[in-house]
Amino acid sequence: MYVAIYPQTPSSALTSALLSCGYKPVPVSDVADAERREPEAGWSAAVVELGDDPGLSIAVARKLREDRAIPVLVIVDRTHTSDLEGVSGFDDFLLTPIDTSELRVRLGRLSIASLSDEADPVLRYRDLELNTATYQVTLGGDTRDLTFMEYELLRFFVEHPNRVWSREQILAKVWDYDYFGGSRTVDVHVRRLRAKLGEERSSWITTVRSVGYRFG
Amino acid sequence: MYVAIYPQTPSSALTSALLSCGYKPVPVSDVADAERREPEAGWSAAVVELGDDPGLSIAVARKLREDRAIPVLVIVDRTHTSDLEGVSGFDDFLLTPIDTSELRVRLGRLSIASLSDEADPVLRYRDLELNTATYQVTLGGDTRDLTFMEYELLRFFVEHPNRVWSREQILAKVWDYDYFGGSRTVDVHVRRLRAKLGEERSSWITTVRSVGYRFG
DNA sequence: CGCCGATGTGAACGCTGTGTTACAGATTCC
DNA sequence: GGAATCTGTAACACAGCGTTCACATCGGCG
Repeated sequence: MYVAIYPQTPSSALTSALLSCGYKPVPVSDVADAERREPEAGWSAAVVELGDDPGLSIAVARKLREDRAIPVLVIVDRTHTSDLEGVSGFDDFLLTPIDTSELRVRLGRLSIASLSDEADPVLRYRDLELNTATYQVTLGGDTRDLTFMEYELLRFFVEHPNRVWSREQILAKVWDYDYFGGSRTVDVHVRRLRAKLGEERSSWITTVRSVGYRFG
Repeated sequence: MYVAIYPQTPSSALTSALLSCGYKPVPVSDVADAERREPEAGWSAAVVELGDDPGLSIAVARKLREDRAIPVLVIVDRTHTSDLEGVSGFDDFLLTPIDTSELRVRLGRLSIASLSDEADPVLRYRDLELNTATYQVTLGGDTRDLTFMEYELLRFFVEHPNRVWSREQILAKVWDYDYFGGSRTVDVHVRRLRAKLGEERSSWITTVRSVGYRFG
């Protein structure tokens, strides 16, 4: 039961509370660090303390949650609760001073939620299967070799079907939030994806002229 | 912003905290009662206090959540937090004594979650449906292919029906504020739109001579 | 009834957006 | 260190679409 903690210098109250709940806290310096230190069994959750730079902490929380699919619990000082109003990017929060029983229950709820998500690591659309655990793709039973970017793009589409996404949105979600590439990049990858999907299924990705692309 | 409260005799602390957060608390005696008293705009959330009979309260919470799709916040005494361990059937919980800021944030998160689920991206007018998420148009169930500008114009009309718009206003709103094209452009697009709406429905767009057009 | 401005209609032109290909830098693998 | 693969960008061609024009039709008004 490993829990990633950000920032790297957690309060001792948090550390001891986690230990007494049966979790092993592992401080991480950023998202990439969390990826490197990820234990075999994966993170049960991530705990992010909102300190001097709430904006940065929330950004880290959001990346952990959305890119790495790690449930995030935010710790916030009771006098700064309103910092969280209208803010998204985390799954739950806890006020200081930390109540150990409350921490136990909240972390337990998060872990269960993430476990039930992991239950089936296979994304499906018609006869397409995307195994997010092995990064393999099968199409009507036949395996297809996709490159990393092709896979990421296809996963995005399968996870968010039946609506139009602009090139900018796709760049932000599939590439990176602060990626500044030309939007034609998306076109080319869509074309490569269509080619690998085959003539029959290439129409799964519809071009919506002067708007973007739609899957499904 | 109505909130259903169970059981029917809430603590005064809870009631006043809800009021100061801008919610209107409505005590309900059971699930059927919650259904009867449901306001026009629907429940923002339900708040369930865990009192003498936690099992019953949790059962009510689960029914509200699963059958009525109302987000449920459970209030539990700080000395009985462990009652919640491993228990499901609610969306979030809050410990007593109630911290008003915390209540505001937790209720806000619940309401947003339920709103984003309900958010309907479909504009309707009679048997016309404009799906703003997929950029698809259906007319009596049949999908119609509209070009980008046709779609934008139709959306403008559906969003602003029952009043006359001059060609200049339409150009400014649908094209661009600083667009300086001939106003006949609007005529042509209106014509194409009428053609695609079909003979029957083409009269939805009325020409108001020497003024402009009206939809609906 | 006849004139004139406003609008409907159809066609043509030119531009923007997209598909497609090619290529160069980056990265990985031997 | 070289080969092979992956990825981003540029260039080109084409199709779709928006705009404009020309002409037909309508509707009000004297």
